[in-house]
Amino acid sequence: MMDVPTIESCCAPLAEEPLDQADAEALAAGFKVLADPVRLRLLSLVANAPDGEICICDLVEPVGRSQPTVSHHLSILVDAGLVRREQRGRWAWVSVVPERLTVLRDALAMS
Amino acid sequence: MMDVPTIESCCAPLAEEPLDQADAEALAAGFKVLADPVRLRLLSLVANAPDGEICICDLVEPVGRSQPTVSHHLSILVDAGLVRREQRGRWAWVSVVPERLTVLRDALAMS
DNA sequence: CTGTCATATCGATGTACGTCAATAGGTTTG
DNA sequence: CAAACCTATTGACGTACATCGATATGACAG
Repeated sequence: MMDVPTIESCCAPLAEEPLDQADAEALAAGFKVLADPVRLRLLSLVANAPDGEICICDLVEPVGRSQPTVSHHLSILVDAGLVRREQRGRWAWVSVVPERLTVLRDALAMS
Repeated sequence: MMDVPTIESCCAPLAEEPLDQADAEALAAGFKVLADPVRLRLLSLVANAPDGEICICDLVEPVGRSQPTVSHHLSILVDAGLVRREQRGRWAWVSVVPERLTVLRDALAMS
């Protein structure tokens, strides 16, 4: 849980000190995950779920993409640690991991 | 100043309401600009410049990419409105536009 | 055990983009 | 004007990735 190419707690704010190569790559990987409209919509749908979690089966239709495509994007969100996935019988439920978003958010702080 | 495919003041925070298609695309475009390590390093170099601005000529060597590549990435940052570019005789100076970063930052706020 | 449903994986396809060498455009200095 | 310099543009190349149809996996119901 420390050797993943994901962000744990990365980087001083952009304006605080120049990013080195490694930090820049970690951050860029994080933003790349957010750099897709389908993933952003999925993320916002999950974030707005009544109980903080939502069945994947209720995500396919709202985003207007095929089921394999939605599955693919959810995998990326999960691998990035932005979303948690829990299997419950036949269905899978997902919820947001807010701390990961916060890491990216904090990196954008100016001054 | 309202029809650019860039973010002016976009989108309630992710957790506040589901993103519609248009907002999701605008946001994704913004994050795509940040989804490259070279651009992030450029941004942090500019943000850390002594007087808030820096000559492009002083950016090529630190990021370790060719001059055309640096020029290309700077264009993308400028087009996205994240960076301001001012020509001064033979040199070009760049500075950060913090408001644009703030728009992206605010979209990531969780409840 | 058979069928139905939710989800993941595979394979294929088109497009976007990061990168550089070569070159062009423009500015300053001598 | 000529030489030196900073920056942008062009063209080419390889790779990454979003997308879908087809199919596999796995769980539950009858």
